[in-house]
Amino acid sequence: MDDAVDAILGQWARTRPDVDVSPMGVIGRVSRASRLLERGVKDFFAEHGLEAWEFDMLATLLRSGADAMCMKDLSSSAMVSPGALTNRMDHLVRRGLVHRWPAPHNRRMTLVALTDEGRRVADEMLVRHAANEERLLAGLSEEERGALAGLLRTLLVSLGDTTL
Amino acid sequence: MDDAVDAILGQWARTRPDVDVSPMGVIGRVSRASRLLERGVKDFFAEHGLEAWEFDMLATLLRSGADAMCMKDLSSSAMVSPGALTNRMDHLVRRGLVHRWPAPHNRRMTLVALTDEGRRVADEMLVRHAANEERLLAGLSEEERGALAGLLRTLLVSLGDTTL
DNA sequence: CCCGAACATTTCAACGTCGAAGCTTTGGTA
DNA sequence: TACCAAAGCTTCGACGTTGAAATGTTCGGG
Repeated sequence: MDDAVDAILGQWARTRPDVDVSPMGVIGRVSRASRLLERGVKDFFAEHGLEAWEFDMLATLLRSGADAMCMKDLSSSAMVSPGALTNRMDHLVRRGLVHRWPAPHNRRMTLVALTDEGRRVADEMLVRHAANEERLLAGLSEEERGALAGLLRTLLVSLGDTTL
Repeated sequence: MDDAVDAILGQWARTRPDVDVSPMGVIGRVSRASRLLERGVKDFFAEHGLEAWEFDMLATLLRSGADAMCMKDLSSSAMVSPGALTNRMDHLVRRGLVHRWPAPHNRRMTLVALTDEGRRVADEMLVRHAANEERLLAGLSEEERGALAGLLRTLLVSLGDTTL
């Protein structure tokens, strides 16, 4: 069965048979898969009255295991620019899901933590979110998922996505 | 060697050992790989005075093989909303890379085609772009690339990304 | 003890996207 | 012929992001 990327590669083969576009077979598919999966995740959260980025923030706080995080650590851990993070936290504070206050020992920093409500939502949605991602991967067997994760890990490491 | 996703999975294993978050090992990596590759592509085009989306549009026109395309077909072929496409074409017309005119036989439609300059830029950058993507995948062997593309195709087809 | 560099965060303007609404054209139908 | 729904494109407003400048804080060297 062909996918949409096969169609694109076929177009290139017809119009520019002299150019080797085989890398697009990999990069194009990574890009499209990311897009489709993201849509699947976003739609799922929308059904539960949550934005995907809202859960991202709650999950980042939850998985850190710490009682609170400063904005800078949150920013890098969630891969969000500092300016965007301020907006997002403003929003989550208004929704009552996180609590924000100046760090007592270093007034440069702002600390952020989940409220009881925020923790409840994060806990509950984590389980459902995992089930939804399971559903999105239903087309792959257990072995295939392992192989895919392994290949992507190799690629990511070669691109420098490590946690040194 | 661990990547950034292994670190995240490790955090979940410590804070919520009861939840099976293994699907994140796949989806998280697809997402991060897409992000890093996109960055690599964007930086490359920036070095050549081009936005990645500008090349996207030129390449879509080039690979179609047709003399011209209507906005609707361009919109779906390039995965860009109609509103955004109007903006992008305004921009490319100003840059002299594409030509736009009303369809003679059906005045609802607008046709778009590469100018000579646009075709020259697209041709030249296509070859360089392919070489850059080759470089981005340098961490994978030929066999690994094939396996990765195959697994992603399976996933994409299961998500409905076909061209029926 | 004071000054300047580095740091953490916020603010702000520019930009691009999406979805909806609006406009014009087309083709079918009575 | 007159109408009306659908198609194709553009315009518009709301929204979120980025990067840079601004604000306030801390720390080390002179």
